[in-house]
Amino acid sequence: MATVSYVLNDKGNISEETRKRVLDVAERLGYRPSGAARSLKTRKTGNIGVYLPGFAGPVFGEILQALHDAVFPLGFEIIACSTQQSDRLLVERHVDGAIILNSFITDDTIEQIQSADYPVVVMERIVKMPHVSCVVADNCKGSYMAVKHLLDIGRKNIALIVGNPESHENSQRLEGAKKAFQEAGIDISTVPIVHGAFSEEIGVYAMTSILQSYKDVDGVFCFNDEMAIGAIKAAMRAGKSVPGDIAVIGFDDIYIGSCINPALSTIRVDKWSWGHLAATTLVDMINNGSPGRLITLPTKLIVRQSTADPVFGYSNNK
Amino acid sequence: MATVSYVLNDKGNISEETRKRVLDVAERLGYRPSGAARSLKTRKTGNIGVYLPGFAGPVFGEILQALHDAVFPLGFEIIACSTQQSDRLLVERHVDGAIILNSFITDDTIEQIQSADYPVVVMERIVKMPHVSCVVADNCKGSYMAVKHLLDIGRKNIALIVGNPESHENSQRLEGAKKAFQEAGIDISTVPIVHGAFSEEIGVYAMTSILQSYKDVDGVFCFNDEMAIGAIKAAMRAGKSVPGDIAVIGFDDIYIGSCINPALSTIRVDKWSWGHLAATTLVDMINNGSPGRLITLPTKLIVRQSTADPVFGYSNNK
DNA sequence: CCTGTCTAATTTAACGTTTCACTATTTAAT
DNA sequence: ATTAAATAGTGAAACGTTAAATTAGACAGG
Repeated sequence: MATVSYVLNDKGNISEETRKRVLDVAERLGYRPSGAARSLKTRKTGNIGVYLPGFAGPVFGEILQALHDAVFPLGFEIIACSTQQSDRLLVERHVDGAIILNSFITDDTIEQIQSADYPVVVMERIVKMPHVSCVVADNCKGSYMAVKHLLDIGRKNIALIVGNPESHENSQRLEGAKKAFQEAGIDISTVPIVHGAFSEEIGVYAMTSILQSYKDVDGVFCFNDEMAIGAIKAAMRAGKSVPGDIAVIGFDDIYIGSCINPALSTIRVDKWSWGHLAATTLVDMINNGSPGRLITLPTKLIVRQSTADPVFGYSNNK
Repeated sequence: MATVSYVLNDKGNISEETRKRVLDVAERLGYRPSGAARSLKTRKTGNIGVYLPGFAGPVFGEILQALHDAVFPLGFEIIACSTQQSDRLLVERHVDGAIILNSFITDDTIEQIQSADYPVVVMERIVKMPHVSCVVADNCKGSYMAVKHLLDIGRKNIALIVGNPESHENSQRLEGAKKAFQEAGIDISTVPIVHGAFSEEIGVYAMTSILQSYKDVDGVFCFNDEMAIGAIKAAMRAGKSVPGDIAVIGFDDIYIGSCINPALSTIRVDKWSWGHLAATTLVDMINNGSPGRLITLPTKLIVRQSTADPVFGYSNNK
């Protein structure tokens, strides 16, 4: 038994002859090691739990792909769990660590997981606990760039369509926007801020209400791309041209934003890097017991037609 | 030890008093059962392996969601694996069964998995093996409806943009289309068939070549929505109106198809039902040892603007 | 009072690996 | 020639559960 184990794991001292013999017999018998027994003994499962609010959103697919691609070659697999409540039978079994990209999961739950000695990586907010790393986009800087860009192309009356006020992302994005206004000498209290969730419908609704209440708005920064797409639709339906009358910029850089007409300007968060960083950080914590740390992911301004600056000759196609 | 086990699993005869006592101590000690040990003993993991070619596609997110939602309340979790090669360390550990929606995984591999007594559900082709169920869309009928619809709205010169020729989906869709042409008395050999893969770029390319080679084509059936979207883009870029000059219909009913302009007519495959059927079938095989069976999922014609029939007064918005 | 049934709790043997400790053999060093 | 070190292989305990078999009482029927 021991010899077989050593052969299969390339450990210990075994002659080339017996190694061959073991391998042959294993092959002939169709032997497959039991993951359960192995996990029991080694206290490793080779699984990573990923907690999302859902699979269908435009970002989650790309992130899952990045996580999987980073983790698979290292011998791990992904247990994906979508949940809108924090309470279910989370981790508790079969995983070596967890990646959380789900604001429905409370700090309390994370505390429980990490205090059971599971390393955790959180991707959408900042949590300070010993076994928890955070890999977050630089929302503040990104937001700053978005507002600055609208100002740079000469927009004077900018409105914000913000997201879920409880979310960490939202408050960071708000902070960055404020900073840009401040630097431009604009009193933040004069900026129309329409609250909403992060969905396309809310974007439609929010833009409609802006058009009614603030007739001179000529630039809108939406705190994510989905709302921005809704906002563009609403503006065009109301007979406004984008970016002619109103320039619109979003945040995240979801794929569909590049397809619509006018193509959406946005702040890019590179999903591949984000996922890879989160994954490798977690694996490092699992394998080497590294402590939690904070990693910030840079963001990048992507200028497309929805904020094309007529002055500098971007053409507004159609 | 046994008593604790019985309490935790609601089995055997235990007095209310000791049950309480056990539960209390467990709570106080923060006791968490070991999934590995439990799996070792019960030979169940509570995990289901899902094999996709990738996470990012427009269908996979919805399917994953449906699978997860169906399976989670039954006490299972999903191990998702995206792979473009068949050979990697597949199942082999930690799963009670597998769901395959990935043409990269060969019949040989499936044979191996099922012969190791893992039940398998295949979602994109038909495989006849004892432990394998197939849950497939009615591609043939759907395809038939698509062509029939183009004929019904008066299109005389229909072209096909087909997908990957090796795929089961493709051959079924081809068969259905042929049947519709046959019934209408059209010689299939006169129908332009452009080959390609299932991607948007190929759709662009295929439509461009159709416009060059077959000037009188007034209707195109693309074997999936992504190609159809590419085809519409290509047609419009070439100055054709859709559906005025060329009606276009796709297959699958991906979300984005309903957003584009003109909105894409298509054959709907309900992702929710598809996923739920696959999931419940697999769980039934796992729990009750049910044998493999074949389930066909109905498809449905969805008429939108890209095939709006001017005769019957559908308006082509702009 | 004996026997049988029922409930409650306990003992014990797995489940299939890994790994420490050990033996036996060979090779090297003095 | 003796000892030490390296190489190959084996035995057995342990990982944390479950479940079959067993024990110990309590209660009922004859």
